[in-house]
Amino acid sequence: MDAALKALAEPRRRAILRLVWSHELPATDIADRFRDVSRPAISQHLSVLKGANLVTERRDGTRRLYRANRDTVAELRSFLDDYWTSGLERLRDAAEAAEARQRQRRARHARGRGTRRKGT
Amino acid sequence: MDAALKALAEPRRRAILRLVWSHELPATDIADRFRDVSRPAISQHLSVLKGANLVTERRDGTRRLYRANRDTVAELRSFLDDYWTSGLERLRDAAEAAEARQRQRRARHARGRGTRRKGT
DNA sequence: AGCAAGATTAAGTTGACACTTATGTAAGCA
DNA sequence: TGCTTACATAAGTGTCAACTTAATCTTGCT
Repeated sequence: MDAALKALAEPRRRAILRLVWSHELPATDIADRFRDVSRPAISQHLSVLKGANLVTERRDGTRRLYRANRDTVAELRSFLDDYWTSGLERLRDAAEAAEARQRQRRARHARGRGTRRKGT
Repeated sequence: MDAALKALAEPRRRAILRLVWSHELPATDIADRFRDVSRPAISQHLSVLKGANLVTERRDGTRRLYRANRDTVAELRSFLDDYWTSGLERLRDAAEAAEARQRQRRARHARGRGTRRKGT
């Protein structure tokens, strides 16, 4: 999921993914769509997308046909839905944050003798 | 939207955003949560998040309180829903892709006829 | 005024990454 | 077998971004 998010941060890769969203396409056809970039660049982008499981590759003779893997995008979407509000993780984080604050407060207190801290 | 995606590609920023998801937090408290990274690093991340409209900043005395801007995340989610299937853009892209393919085919054809040159 | 706390900005380093050209590899065909 | 097409990988380069430490700015307090 981390890889998918990172892969989609690149506009060019989003464009590629959209190109192969509704129908599979050979690498050449994809590259032809981007005249301002070399063919290997597209190949590398496709490799990243494949590594993030955002596209699948199928071989047919000398050609390689790419197609979007919609499931991964769906997963990414539900990740964005859940990540921030996921109960357990949020509780754990809150606890850790509180602990870190206390640790910090104690450290300051012990070290600096003249230091004062504000009330809540 | 582009900025938001790019901002969230960084795991640390996702963690920060989750920290301030349900309640605002002063920068120090946020930084204390990440012991392995310096305070300025967190400040810079916060700046990026603010630039992407993913958090809002409120000042209170010397402190700066941050809070997640959930609307932007919601927009990002619907962007992920629509981008690939958006009718007009998809049609436009398909047309351009077809055109590029034809251009390419013509070029190949000409070359095969004996003319050894590409592009205009 | 002068000092301390909270936080950002400045400046510099490093690693990742999007690109380039050049080279390699696999499949189809004369 | 050798050529051509379709594509990937290798190697190198420039840019950007995440981090560091040091310096600055702002506010509150006495």
